[in-house]
Amino acid sequence: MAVHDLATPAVAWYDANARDLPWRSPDATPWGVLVSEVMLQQTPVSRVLPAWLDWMARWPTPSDLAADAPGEAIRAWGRLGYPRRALRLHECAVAIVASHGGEVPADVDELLRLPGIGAYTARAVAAFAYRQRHPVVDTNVRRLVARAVAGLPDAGPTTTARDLVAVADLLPTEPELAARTSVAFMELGALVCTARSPRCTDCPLVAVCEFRRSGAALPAGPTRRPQRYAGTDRQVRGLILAVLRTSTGPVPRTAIDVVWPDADQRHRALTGLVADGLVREVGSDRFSLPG
DNA sequence: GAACCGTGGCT
DNA sequence: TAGCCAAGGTT
Repeated sequence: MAVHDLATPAVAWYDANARDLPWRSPDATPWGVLVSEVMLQQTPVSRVLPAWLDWMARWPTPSDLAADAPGEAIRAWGRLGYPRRALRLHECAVAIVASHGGEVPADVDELLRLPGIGAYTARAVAAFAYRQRHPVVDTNVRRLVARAVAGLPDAGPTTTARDLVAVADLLPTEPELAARTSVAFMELGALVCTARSPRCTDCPLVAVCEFRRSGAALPAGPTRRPQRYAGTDRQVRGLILAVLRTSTGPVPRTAIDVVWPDADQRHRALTGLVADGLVREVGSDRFSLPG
C-alpha cells in the first residue's frame, strides 16, 4: 500500500526534465517502441540511439524485418551486445506476421509469448505503445521504489510477482496517466535516483522518500556480484561474431582461428554460437551469419 | 535462484 | 587501472 503519492511529483518532474527520445515521440509506432525496449535491455541509451534510427529506417514494420534474413538483423545489431537479442527480434517479427497480422499485439499475455519479450518488456510495450495501465518494473523502478517506499538503500534480488504488485499500487487509475507515471519512474531512476550517486537535491520525491527520511547513507561496496568478462567464452563469442558481421560471405575456419589462441575455448564458443542460431556452418569448415 | 549471455564508457 | 555499470531474458 502506498503511503505517499509518488506519481504526481514524478510526472510533473518528467514533463519538465525528460530526455527527448525518438521512441517516446507520439509518432513512434508500437514496433518502434518494441525495438527500442529490446535494444535497451542492458545497453545504454547513448549507444541505442543511432542503432535504433538505422534499424527503423531499414525495417519500419515487423513485415519488413521478417522478410529479411536473420543474419542481416545480427549484422545491423552491430556492437550493441548480447546479439541473441537481434535474433530474437527477428523471430519476434516473424511471429508477429504469422500470428498477429503484422501488427504488434497490444495484450500483455500475447506479448509475453513473443521470443525475447519478458515481464518487463511486455508491459513496457503495452504501456508505452498502447497507453495501458501496467506496472513497468525495470532495475531503475525497483531501485526507486526500494528507496522511496521501503526506505532501503537498494532493491534486493528480483521477486517479480511481488514487484509487480508493489508498483501497481503506485500507479494512478487512469491508463494514460498511469503510462506517463511509469515512464516518469524509469526516467527518474535513470537520471536522478541512480545506483551509486543519487542526486537527491534534484529529486522531486525528496520530501516523501523513506530512505532519505531514514538519514542512512548508501553502502560503499558493490551491490551485486561483479561479472567477469575478459577471457570468458562471451568475449570469444563476441570476437568470432565480429569477424562474421564484417564479412559479406562465408569465412573459412582459419579466419576464425586467429581471433583467440586457445583452440578448446574457440571451439566451445563457435559450437555455442551455432547452437544458438547466431552462426551457420556452410559447406565444410566455412561459417556465416544465418541466411 | 544462479549462471549465462556483449560491449564500451566512466571513475 | 580494474572494476563498476547500463530500460532483461532464458535456461
